[in-house]
Amino acid sequence: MSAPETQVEQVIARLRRNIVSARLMPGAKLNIATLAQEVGVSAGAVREGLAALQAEGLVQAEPRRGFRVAGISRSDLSELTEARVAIERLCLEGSIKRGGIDWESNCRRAFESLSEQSVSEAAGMQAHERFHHALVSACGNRWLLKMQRMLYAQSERYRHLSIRFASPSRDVLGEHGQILDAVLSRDTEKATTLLDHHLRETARQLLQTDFLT
Amino acid sequence: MSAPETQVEQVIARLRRNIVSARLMPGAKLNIATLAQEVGVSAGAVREGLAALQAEGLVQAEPRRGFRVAGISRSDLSELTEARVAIERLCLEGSIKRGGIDWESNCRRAFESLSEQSVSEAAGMQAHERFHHALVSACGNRWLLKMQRMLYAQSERYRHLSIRFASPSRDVLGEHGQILDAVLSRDTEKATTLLDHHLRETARQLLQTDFLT
DNA sequence: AACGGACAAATAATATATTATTTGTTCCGT
DNA sequence: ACGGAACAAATAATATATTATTTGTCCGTT
Repeated sequence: MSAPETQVEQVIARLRRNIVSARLMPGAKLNIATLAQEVGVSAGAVREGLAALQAEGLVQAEPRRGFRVAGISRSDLSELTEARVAIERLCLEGSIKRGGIDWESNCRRAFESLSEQSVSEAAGMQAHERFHHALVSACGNRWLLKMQRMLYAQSERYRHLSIRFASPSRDVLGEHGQILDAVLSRDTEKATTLLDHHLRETARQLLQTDFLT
Repeated sequence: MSAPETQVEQVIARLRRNIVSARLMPGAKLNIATLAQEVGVSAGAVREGLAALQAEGLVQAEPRRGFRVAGISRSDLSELTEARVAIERLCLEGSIKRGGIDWESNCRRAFESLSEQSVSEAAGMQAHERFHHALVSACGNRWLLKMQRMLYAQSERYRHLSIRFASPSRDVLGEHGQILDAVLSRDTEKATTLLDHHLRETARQLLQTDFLT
């Protein structure tokens, strides 16, 4: 009743967190024995988790050579961004069409906790994810949502990597607020345009930094 | 140099094949020990494979209760189809824009082997996948392609399931041919419209059958 | 000194053993 | 006869042990 969380899920959650937050750098070797000891589980559980993360695209396996954190590149970021723009636009359109009063208030609350984000690093990251997920969550298509989540995680990784080099020069909170306003007034065209711009602009800034070889 | 295929990859490939081809029915229990014995590998390898397939959405894990083949439903098929229409349209647009002469001939050859499909069941399935993949393969976005593959596998599962109840009453080969013609004449609008119709029509027919509860 | 091969250490991959949880069955009480 | 506790069998989950491959280092040869 309390914690039905299996060991593998722990491994996956922890590794995903560490990869997305860029505590584990791209290309870093993922030593199975070390990870097992760190998390306090068996090697088998770690391998199982790594296999799942590989399917998500956060980890790469080189046969007989073990696992590494997935690499990054400019072209990957570009493709990722365009894919995310496409998917998230679809989701947002669907959400605006189908979302009810509960969805609206959910978006509102998510934005509020985003406004008070400076509390802690981890909380801010969580609030950001919550907001973006709230926006699209009412689209009614589980497959699109699954992909949205995957792409979001990938994007976040790039964003966290860049934070180590330069903070955003834009009014990101303002952009989020604009999107929320458009969403709440059910202006699909405006909302999707703003979201597209938000995603592309973030990527554009990252592409300008030089943390990518 | 010859076969660097690891055991886990074998497990994944085999299980995916059996699930997609509907030899393993939705909801079927996946006994780890049995599978391990069948494939001739250790239980660990099987668990690792199952974890990967879970991330792909072909397998569901119930903590402490093992694994099952992912379930199906009318709503899932609908959502799946709409997601696939959206993604595959994007990919096709990109392919038509970027694809070169090599891509064209690749599509042509894939269609030819599709025409001679009646050879064997397995060969026909492979040809079908090859054709659909050839169409979108030049889109230049690895993320979209990754998703296209995922959704294609899911769709195929529904299609194979339905084959046990009724064969398609349409001229499917003709539809494929029309798509190819539109693609080769670089008529993006026509090609995407035909592809959308092709995917939706297939789903519509499946929804009419009663293999879905 | 540079290259190459052989040995040794590390570690990924696999197999087996152990433990814990679930599920099915039997048997008792009402 | 029905319901439920108690036991037993099955099996998922985990831990440990073994094997095979890779990687790094040292030494000998040219």
